[in-house]
Amino acid sequence: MTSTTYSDNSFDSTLISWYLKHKRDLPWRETTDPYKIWLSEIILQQTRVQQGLPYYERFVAQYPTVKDFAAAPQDEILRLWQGLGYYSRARNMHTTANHIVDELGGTFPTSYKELLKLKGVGKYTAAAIASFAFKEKVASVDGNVYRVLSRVFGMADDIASPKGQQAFSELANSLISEEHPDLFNQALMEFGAIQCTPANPNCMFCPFAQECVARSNGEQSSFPVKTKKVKVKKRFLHYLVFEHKGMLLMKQRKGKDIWQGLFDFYLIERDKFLTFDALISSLSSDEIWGTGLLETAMDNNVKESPDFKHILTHQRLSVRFFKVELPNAEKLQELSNHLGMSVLSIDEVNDSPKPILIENYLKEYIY
DNA sequence: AAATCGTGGAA
DNA sequence: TTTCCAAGATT
Repeated sequence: MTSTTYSDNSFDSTLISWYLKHKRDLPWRETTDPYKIWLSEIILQQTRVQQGLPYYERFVAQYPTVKDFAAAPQDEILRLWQGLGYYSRARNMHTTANHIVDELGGTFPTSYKELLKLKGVGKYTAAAIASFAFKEKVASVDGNVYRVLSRVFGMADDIASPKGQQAFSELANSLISEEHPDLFNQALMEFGAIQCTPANPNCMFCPFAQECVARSNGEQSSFPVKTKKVKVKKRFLHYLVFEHKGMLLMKQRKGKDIWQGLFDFYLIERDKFLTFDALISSLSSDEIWGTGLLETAMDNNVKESPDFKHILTHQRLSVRFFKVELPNAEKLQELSNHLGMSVLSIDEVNDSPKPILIENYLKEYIY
């Protein structure tokens, strides 16, 4: 185990001095409103500042208080969230906002321990809110912190394991500033974000260069240690886009698969790409809808899109769209009933939360 | 404990 | 192209 003593408590003051000189001006650093801090922290989970910033601005403008957030329809929140990914964050936020309004009198919990009970709020986020909004002395340990501490102190613990995470948490909490835990947490993350970066860290002007274990061995790129590897699953999706005069058939995704709560089209998944005819022939009995509809599809204008590739962290999607133009509104309604889908106008489609893949298809071939 | 859950940017 | 991964949480 690496010694966590850092010559007379100078780590925190050195770090904070660096921070005050180099920090970026970010809107969530201008407030101590726990609602806005919560909002920013959830948005920034696994998300770069540059990507999350415009979303934060839009959410604050649309929902100035947790009460406004709670009162909003979930679809509206998901639509605002569209493009950020990890949509459970938005769903959990809605649940938590309503919990705070209905059960906690509209007031956020004020301690790390209580914040941790909120849905979607884990150790990192609870510590961030507790320190930024309430000055609680608890270290927020994110990916930046793992990187900085592992390098400076030569911590080789695997950050993918709970045991390793605990070790880093203990180290961070041993270093945290007594007077300014909020600044300390901000500073450690900011240091990792713009100075002690994953690739090409700026060791030339690093205030910890002299004592950095990783640098002394020239092994900055070996830290932090992470063993976990994600295996990528390949999937082949075929979408049937039933359309008539600008009206589209869509369905809100449910269950445990990707994109829960978002809208897409009639989906047929196979273990490989199929042509339209082969696809129709492959339909099983429970996939076959009302009589005559297959023929309708076959007989009418079917426009096949070029193939789309869509990459998720753990899935590689190959996607093919077939736009089926139906002859009249009655057919569309009939299909809607059989498939349990909704008939949406272009405006309604636009207002519905959708995966980026679907949005890209719509922009290119429908709108 | 290991899998799952998005998207976009950079090396 | 491939790979990594970014202010993680949940199951």
